[in-house]
Amino acid sequence: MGKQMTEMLKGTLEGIVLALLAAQPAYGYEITARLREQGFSDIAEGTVYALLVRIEQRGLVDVAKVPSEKGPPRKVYSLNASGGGYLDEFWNSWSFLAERIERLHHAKHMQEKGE
Amino acid sequence: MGKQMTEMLKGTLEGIVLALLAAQPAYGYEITARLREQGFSDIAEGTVYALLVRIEQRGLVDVAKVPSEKGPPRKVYSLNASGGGYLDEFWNSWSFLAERIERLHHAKHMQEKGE
DNA sequence: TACTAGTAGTCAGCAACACTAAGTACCAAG
DNA sequence: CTTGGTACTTAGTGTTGCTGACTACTAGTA
Repeated sequence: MGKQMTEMLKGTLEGIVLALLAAQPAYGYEITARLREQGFSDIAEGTVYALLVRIEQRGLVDVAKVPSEKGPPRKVYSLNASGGGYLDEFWNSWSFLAERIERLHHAKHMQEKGE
Repeated sequence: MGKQMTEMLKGTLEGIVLALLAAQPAYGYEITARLREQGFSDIAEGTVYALLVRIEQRGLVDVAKVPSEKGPPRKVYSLNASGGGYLDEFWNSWSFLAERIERLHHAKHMQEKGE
């Protein structure tokens, strides 16, 4: 993964994972797999687990231990009310930032076309 | 500024500043002012200066010292060829990330409408 | 049996980045 | 001569994602 992407993921990866959990509860290994499916092919497993620990400690998610047929028990995370509120804030911040950056991106296209 | 925004800016602020410089050379104080105009009201001055030092050390910008009528001389930064290439990479990374996040955002709206 | 691979999670240490807070330097107005 | 605006610098902090190594359990295979 490019270094730029690594830096860009700081702050956004958390929102991405919370959004995934909002759609459906999941455990760490599963989340990593889903991220890979969605194109985030090089996100390190360790990164996801560390992130899950953080959001759990902040009380944004509830955790349930569920035995697995294969390997150690799974920790299934689900977004709770507090996490929902936090996710809303994330979308606000994201919209704000994305809007301004897209404006710059658009300006670039204008420039390239010589306007 | 919210903590989420602070984290989200990691990696993107650099691209934002490079994009500003691509449009027009500028010096630190000026860049900070422009960022504030564009809605990034709480970006710390120190942050911008530190960022400028970094991109200068990486050779992404050229620097010219220009005397100011008011205060110490200005360091005017302008994007060079290397910086232009780096900015292109930034837009690629941004587009990739924004596309995937918007997909999640959209999914959320669908959910809220009960579809 | 021993080895490999897939599943599932943990931990220690690192690099990069934005922020804070304090400081330097220069000028003009009061 | 002190205040306020301009312009930049520097030291230290916290958060984050990455790397690499590790534990633990199961199933298949040589």
